[in-house]
Amino acid sequence: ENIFDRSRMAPKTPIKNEPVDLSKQKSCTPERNPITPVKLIDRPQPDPWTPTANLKMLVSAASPDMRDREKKKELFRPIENSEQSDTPDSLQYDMVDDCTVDEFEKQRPSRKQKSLGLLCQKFLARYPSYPLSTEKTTISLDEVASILGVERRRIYDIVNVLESLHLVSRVAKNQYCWHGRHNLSQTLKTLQEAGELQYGELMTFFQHKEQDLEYKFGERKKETIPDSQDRPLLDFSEPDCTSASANSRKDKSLRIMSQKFVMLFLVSKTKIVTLDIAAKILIEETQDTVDHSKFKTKVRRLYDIANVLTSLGLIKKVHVTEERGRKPAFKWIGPVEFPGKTDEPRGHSPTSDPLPGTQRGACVPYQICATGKQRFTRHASFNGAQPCEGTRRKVSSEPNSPRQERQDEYCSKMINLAAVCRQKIEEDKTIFNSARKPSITSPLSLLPVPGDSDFCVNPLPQAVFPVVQADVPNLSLPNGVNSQALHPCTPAASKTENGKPTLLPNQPFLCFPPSSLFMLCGGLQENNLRETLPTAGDMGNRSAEAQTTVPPAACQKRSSHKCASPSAPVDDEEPAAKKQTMEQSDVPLSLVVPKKPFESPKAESTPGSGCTSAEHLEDFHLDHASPAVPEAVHEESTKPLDSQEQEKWSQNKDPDEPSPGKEHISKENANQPFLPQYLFVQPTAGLSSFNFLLSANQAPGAISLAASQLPSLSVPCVVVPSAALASFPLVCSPTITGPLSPVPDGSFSAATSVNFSMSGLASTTPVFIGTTAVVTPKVSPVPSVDPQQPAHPTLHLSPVLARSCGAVKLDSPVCMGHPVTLLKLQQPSSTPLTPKSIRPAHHEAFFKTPGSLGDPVAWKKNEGNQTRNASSVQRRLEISSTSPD
DNA sequence: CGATCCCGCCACATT
DNA sequence: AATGTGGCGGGATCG
Repeated sequence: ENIFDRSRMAPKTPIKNEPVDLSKQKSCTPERNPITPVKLIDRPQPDPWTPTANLKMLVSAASPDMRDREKKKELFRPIENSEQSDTPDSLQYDMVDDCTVDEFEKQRPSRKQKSLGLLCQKFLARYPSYPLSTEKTTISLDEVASILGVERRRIYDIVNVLESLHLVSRVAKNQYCWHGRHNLSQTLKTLQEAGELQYGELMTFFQHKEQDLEYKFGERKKETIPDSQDRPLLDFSEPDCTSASANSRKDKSLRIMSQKFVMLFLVSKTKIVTLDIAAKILIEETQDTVDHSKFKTKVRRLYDIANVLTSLGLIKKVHVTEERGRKPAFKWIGPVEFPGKTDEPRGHSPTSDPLPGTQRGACVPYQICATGKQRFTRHASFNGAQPCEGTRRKVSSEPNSPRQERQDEYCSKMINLAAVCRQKIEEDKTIFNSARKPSITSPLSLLPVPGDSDFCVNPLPQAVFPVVQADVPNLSLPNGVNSQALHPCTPAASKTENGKPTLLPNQPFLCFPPSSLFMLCGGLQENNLRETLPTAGDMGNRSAEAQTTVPPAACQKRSSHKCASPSAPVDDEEPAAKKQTMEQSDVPLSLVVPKKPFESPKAESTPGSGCTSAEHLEDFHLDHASPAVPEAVHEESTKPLDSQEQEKWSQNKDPDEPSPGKEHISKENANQPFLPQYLFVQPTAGLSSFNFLLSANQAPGAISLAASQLPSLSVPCVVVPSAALASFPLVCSPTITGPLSPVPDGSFSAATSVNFSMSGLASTTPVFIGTTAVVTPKVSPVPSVDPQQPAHPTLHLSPVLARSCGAVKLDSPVCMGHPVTLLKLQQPSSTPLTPKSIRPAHHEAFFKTPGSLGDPVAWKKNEGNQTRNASSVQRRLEISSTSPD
């Protein structure tokens, strides 16, 4: 209250304090009057003064009392004067209105006045943004808390976030050192790099940054310390200050969350991150489902963090309107480029270094082979990844088991990510519109898991798709995978948007080593799509690769049409250029995808251009709403060629999609939904070991369209964590012809899923995904155009994939291979447990904190129940720290 | 009614 | 044991 009063006194600041303003303010003025504190102290009634106390008082007190007090306060106010001139709205009101008690009452308590954001501003106002190096500013939590008139607990909330950005560091109990923003850029850079590496692709896709981060952390620690404990927090350790070591214990989830949250922004193309997505990402746990409560808690925490970041002027609240409605989101308004940085990717940058070492081999760095997407961030990440590998290797050697665990985690994470991705995708669609360039892009990417050499993608020569189980693995893997795969991929990827990644070209399929995880993202590159179709050329590659069968046709179309539907034809023509463009756009994947794309607009607008999507997309954003119809129309128009096929696809849609097979419906769905829907098969599902996501949406032609449009969204992902699983190799054939066949949606999906599961069972059996679309037997009909190769028969998945791909947009060629990421997991026990069963074990490991490792119990503490639930974050942390394996 | 998010209990960590 | 930290989520307020 005092504060308020003061403010009131003050004068003036306009009432509202929006965060933005605040931020500005804060930086400027350092502290206000020092005096205040004293006064505070002096204050006659300590109790009352405390916010809480006051509130209570107010509440309890009858109105009369209240009034009196208020009056008093007023008196005080002037005296005290707040440090900050700004006053909260209410204050002003009070000023004006004062008179009425009631008003006062109301106002005072106003929640807004007590908001963490406001408090943070006040806090920040006390210290110079860029303190002289010479001066060391120490912050006493108690003092600040009393000065600001809040409980200490609140100060912790602020300080923890600031600490995550290295604006302050803890020097001792109750003592923090103020560093100011001198290192902010460095910190952000570090976070960005870390984010890219880790999330990198994923992120791009969807952001699953978090995982990566953790890993990173872990890695670092490992390097330095064996894991354990330390927490890494760090992260980043930034140079500066602080101690880095300091961290102690727990990871402070708030700090980590804060960092991760920031990373998401930095990695995001659009710089916009919706709360729900962030929350999902942050929730390790798996799955989506997971607790709803947990999700809520995460969101709450994110609000806390967001308020502080807002006060720092790094983000601002925005709303993304999606189909569903508008979602709360935050946009990064802080620095985007950091001096120097950028560099490359490879990681090697400082940041990278740290990362690499550690954990999972970093797990992650997933390398991507992906295709198109590659370009984006990935490049960097890519590179980075490799490096990481090196480091990883080291690590890997050691700890397999641990790794395994990690892998497991990864799996779970992947799953989560997948879920997140889906959502994101969806969101993206809706969301911004922003889809801008970036979004489009992402075709698929692969992330190989680091582990060791893991995955490789090799191109199989052909297509053989045989699903041969046993055989397959051999084949594909053989190559050397990583290096080869990766490298090639990259280039390839880059080249083609379409991409297919390297793999494709030669190889129709990608083989994954057993136990690997994959994420496939279908990029939707327009190009690809287009390419695919018509051009055979570009697309051709893929298709060719695949040998696919498939050329052309339908699949491509679909994809194309989505993206470019309008332009589709054109696309063909243009392919290269566009592709390039696409690529660019791609690059930036952002978490948030703009979904928008929708459709139609583009079509028209871009006549030839086709996909141009990015741009167009932006324009359209909105559209969700409108979209459907128009889109449909467009599509049709555009489609014509494909349309039939497409339609088929649409029909096929995945089960996920509700829609029955109708084209229209599907389309519609597609539109909005573009989202890539994925089919997620968790291990738990019973599938033996696979988890994967397929984009359902895509499948349908309609969808595909949409997908195409939305580049980003479209990407289908397939995750196969199998860490547990041990061995499933996957092969993807880029081309998918299959879709063509008019399989019922449900059927498809079902089939697909089934297939997978089957494969899973086989554990050993490799799965192939052929670029070329494989037609599923079921599908067989593929009447369509392509002759496709039947190769796939074996793999069911392929069909699915194919669809997705197709849907996705053919870019997919990419889909097939490129996009896919592999993560290797080594699993010690290859036992094929059910996924679920498996997980648990792993999880434990993961979760366990270093210290606790031994005891699972620890986790339990609070709630046995939760155990799982227990903050995933923590787990992550633990994991990272532990790394260890 | 959903979005925000304050408040403070309480567990865990540190002293 | 006292005190510092900070996870967490009930439930109030906002819009």
